[in-house]
Amino acid sequence: MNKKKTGGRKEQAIETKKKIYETAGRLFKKNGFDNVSVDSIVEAAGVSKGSFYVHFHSKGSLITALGADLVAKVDSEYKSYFESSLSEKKATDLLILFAEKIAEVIAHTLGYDLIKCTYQAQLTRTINLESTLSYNRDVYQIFEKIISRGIQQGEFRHDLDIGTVANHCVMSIRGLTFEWCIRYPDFNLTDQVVKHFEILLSGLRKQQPV
Amino acid sequence: MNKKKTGGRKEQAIETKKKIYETAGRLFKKNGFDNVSVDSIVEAAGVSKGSFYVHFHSKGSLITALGADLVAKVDSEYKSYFESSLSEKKATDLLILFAEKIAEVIAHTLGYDLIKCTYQAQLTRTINLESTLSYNRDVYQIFEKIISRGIQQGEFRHDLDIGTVANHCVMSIRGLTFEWCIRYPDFNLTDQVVKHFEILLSGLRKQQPV
DNA sequence: CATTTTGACTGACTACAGTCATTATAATTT
DNA sequence: AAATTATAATGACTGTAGTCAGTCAAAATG
Repeated sequence: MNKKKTGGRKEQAIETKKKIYETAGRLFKKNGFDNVSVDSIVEAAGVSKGSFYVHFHSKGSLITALGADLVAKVDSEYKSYFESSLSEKKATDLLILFAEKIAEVIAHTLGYDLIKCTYQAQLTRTINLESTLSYNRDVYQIFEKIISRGIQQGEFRHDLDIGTVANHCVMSIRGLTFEWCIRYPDFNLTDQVVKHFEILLSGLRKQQPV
Repeated sequence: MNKKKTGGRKEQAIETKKKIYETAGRLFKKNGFDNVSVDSIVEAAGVSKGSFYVHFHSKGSLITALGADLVAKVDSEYKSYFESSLSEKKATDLLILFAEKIAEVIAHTLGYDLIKCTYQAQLTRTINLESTLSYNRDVYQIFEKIISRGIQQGEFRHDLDIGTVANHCVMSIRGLTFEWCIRYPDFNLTDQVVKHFEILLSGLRKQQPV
C-alpha cells in the first residue's frame, strides 16, 4: 500500500497524515461531517484504521484541526481591520462590530456542522482543550485592545478589569454559539450576539455608579 | 420474563418503563452516566433492548428525563424563596443572588456528569428541545419578575425589553454552564456567573444614556 | 556488517447506540 | 366466541468509534 518513492520513515509518516487529512477534508466537504465515518476516510485514503489513530487522537480532533485551518485563513483578515480601526472609531461601536463579525464568521464561514462537531468533541474531551482555546486567543486579544482603548478614551469605566471583561466577552460568544447550535436553524446568531453586547455595554441599571 | 400479575397492557407498559427508568437511575448513580450502557440497563432491568427504545427515544432522553425529575425537586424550593423576596430586596441584589443560586444548583445538585450528558444529547438532537427549554421556563419567569420589579422600583432603565433581557440572562447561564463543562474542573461556575452578572448589570460604559 | 531499538502501520476486535422485521397478546370489533 | 386490530416486546442486526497485540522496515548502536 505504501509507495516507497520518498525514503525516510518520518517523511512517509507526514505523507500519510497529509493523505488522511486531505481525503477527510474532501469527504467532509462532499457529505457533511456527520455523514463521513472514519472507516470511509481510511478506505478512501488507502490506509488502515489503526494508522488514522496514530495520527489523530479521535475523529473530533481531526475535525477540530480542519476547523483551525479554516479559522487561520479568515483570522488575519479581520484582525488587521480591527486593529487599524482602533483609534478611528468609538470603542462601543467597535466592540459591537467585532462581536458581530465573529458571529458572522461562525455562522457562515465555519458553519453549523463544523461548530456542532467541534463542540461535541469538546464535551467528550477527545481533543486537547488548548487547540480550541488558541482559536480564541487572538479574539481575546482584540477584545482586550478595544476595551483598553475604550477606557483610555474615557468611554468605559476605569475600574474595569480588562482581562476579566475580555474573557467574559469571549465566553458570551461561545455560549451564544452553543445556544445557536441547539436551536439551529431557529436562532439568528448574529442578531443575538449584537443584542447581547448591547445589553452588556449599557447595563441594566438606571444610574451608573462611577 | 413478564409477570402477568397486573393485567392490562397499558399498566404493564407503564410498569416496564418504570422498571427501566429506576434501574437506569440506580446504575447511573452507582457508575456515572458515561459508564452505563443501554445494554447494561436492559440486562439489569430484565427487558429487551428494543423495549428500551419503545419507551425512550434515546439514551440521552432518558438522562434528560432523570435530570428533569431532579430539577423539579429543587425548583419549587428556591422559586418560592425568590418570589417572596421580590419586594423586600433590591432587584440588583436579587438578580445576582438568583443567578448564583442557579449556578450552585447546576454545579452541586445536578452535577457535571448529568449536565454534560444533557448538553451532549442536545447537540446530537436526540431529545426534543422542548423538554429542556421547559426546565428553563420557570427560571425565565423569575428573571422576568425580578427585572420587571427592578424597572418599577426605578432601579433599572425603563427602555428595557423585559423578555429580551430575561432571555439573555437564561442564555448567559446556559453559555457559562457549557464553558464550565468543557473546562471542568478548572472553572468555578458560581464565581463566573456572579462576575458575569455584575458586568451585565453595570455595563461597560462610563455614562449611561437614560 | 550485525544487532537492537523505534515507531509507523495493520486489521481483526470490542463496545456501544440505535433499528427493524417479527412475535405475542391485550383490546376491540364482528 | 371468533376474527381483527393495535401495540408492547423481542433480539439479531447494522453502523460506528476507538483499541491493541503483533508486523515490519528504517534508524541507531556496537
